[in-house]
Amino acid sequence: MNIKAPRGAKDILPQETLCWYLLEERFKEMCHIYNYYEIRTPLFEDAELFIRSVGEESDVVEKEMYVFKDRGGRELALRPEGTAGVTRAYLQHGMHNLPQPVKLFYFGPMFRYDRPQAGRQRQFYQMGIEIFGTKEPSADVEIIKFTADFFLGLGFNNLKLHINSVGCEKCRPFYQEALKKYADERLAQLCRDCQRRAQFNPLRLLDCKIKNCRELMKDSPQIDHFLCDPCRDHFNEVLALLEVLKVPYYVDSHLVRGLDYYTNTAFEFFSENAGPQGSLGGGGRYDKLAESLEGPPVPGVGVALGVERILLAMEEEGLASPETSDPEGVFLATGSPELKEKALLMAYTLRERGLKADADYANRSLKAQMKFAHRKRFRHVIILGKEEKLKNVIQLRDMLKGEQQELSFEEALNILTAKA
RNA sequence: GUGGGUGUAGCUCAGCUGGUUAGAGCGCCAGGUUGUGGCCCUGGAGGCCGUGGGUUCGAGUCCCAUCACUCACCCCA
Repeated sequence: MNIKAPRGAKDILPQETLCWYLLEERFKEMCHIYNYYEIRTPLFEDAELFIRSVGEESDVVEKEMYVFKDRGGRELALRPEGTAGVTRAYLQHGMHNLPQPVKLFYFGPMFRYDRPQAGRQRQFYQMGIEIFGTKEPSADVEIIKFTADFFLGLGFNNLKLHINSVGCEKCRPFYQEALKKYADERLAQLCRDCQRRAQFNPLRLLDCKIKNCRELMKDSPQIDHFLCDPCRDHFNEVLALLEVLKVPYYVDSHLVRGLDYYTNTAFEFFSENAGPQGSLGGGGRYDKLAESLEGPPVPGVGVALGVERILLAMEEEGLASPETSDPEGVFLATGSPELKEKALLMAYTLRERGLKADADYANRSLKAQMKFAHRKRFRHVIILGKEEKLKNVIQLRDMLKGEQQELSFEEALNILTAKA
């Protein structure tokens, strides 16, 4: 076959889905405990939504977004992230008229046209939570605490929480200006990318990975000297609450986030083992997002977690216990083809009782059926042959113990349902 | 978008400096007395040697292109 899964898109095979369940269930359970409700928004949206929220000049929109026209000529885009769509839905359905705050969670695929590598695909999954309608630092902290607990629950104990404040639309421009000025004075010594960053996105100067640039930027202006009073107070309160809750953090004045809508708090959880990027998830506050979508001013804060990266890191750290399931269920094997019908009826009866059951569909030899049952990890096999048919009994074989007894089907049914 | 590595059976790989019908292990299927799995043995199926060009009497093996995978960069989860 020549057709393969498209570049950057992966099949999640049956052997892997178990690990996915683990994550999903843990996440959803925590959402329930924290009183978040699930929202499912479309995988594609009006392209304008992302341009306005994520930012026209952000890389995500500029070069990574899947945009296309549908047959009606509408400009659509596959969602590159979750917050924009959730915010759109919040506004569209007038959730600002509900008791505030509104707490939502989502889980699903996102799409970015990027070059695949470890921990990065074109279709990838994110799960995230959002709190709309409150500016309180305690909301920021709840998001962070949730995330920290989520990771702890999975067994991670060496993640690093980096946190920073990127200011607001009032104070950030001053800082960007200062940064740009600082960089301009050293422009010749900076790498090509940084020279470009100095022009278009000074905040990005802070997280260049090249040593020389880092050295040069080490003594660059710090954001905390530029924060306006409300932003500073907010940030300090977030940090104070984190201490109360004993969530370890590291103030990283070089942490910036790629999406333009962030204000105030920005944070990210890092692992050594999440691939070269290291980030398992990140988030922050976005108090101007609703307004940029022409909605009422609705503050918000949230986090997005990268499912593949978390699984990758779990694997690296030996936390993704593949946990081969114990043998379970009943396989119906027959001694001759004319008994198939009876075996199928028995299988359906077992299923009605809630037991896992299956039968042979290939008219194979008894030996082959036994082998199949073994390979497929069935705990029991019911063997129905001509002799059994005459006596109106079956053989119930325990594949684990290698023991087998002759019983009526009813008796076997009772034993099996009692065990399950 | 930029740079490095790789591309041979379902999977993991071998195939030396180009030379006859392309191999192994695992897996799959079937047998190995009488209706019964696991161990062992035997047999079988399965390969446009990523794709397209080129060099050559002859290419899995050399060259070019292309696609895909992979690693890193930009950027992000």
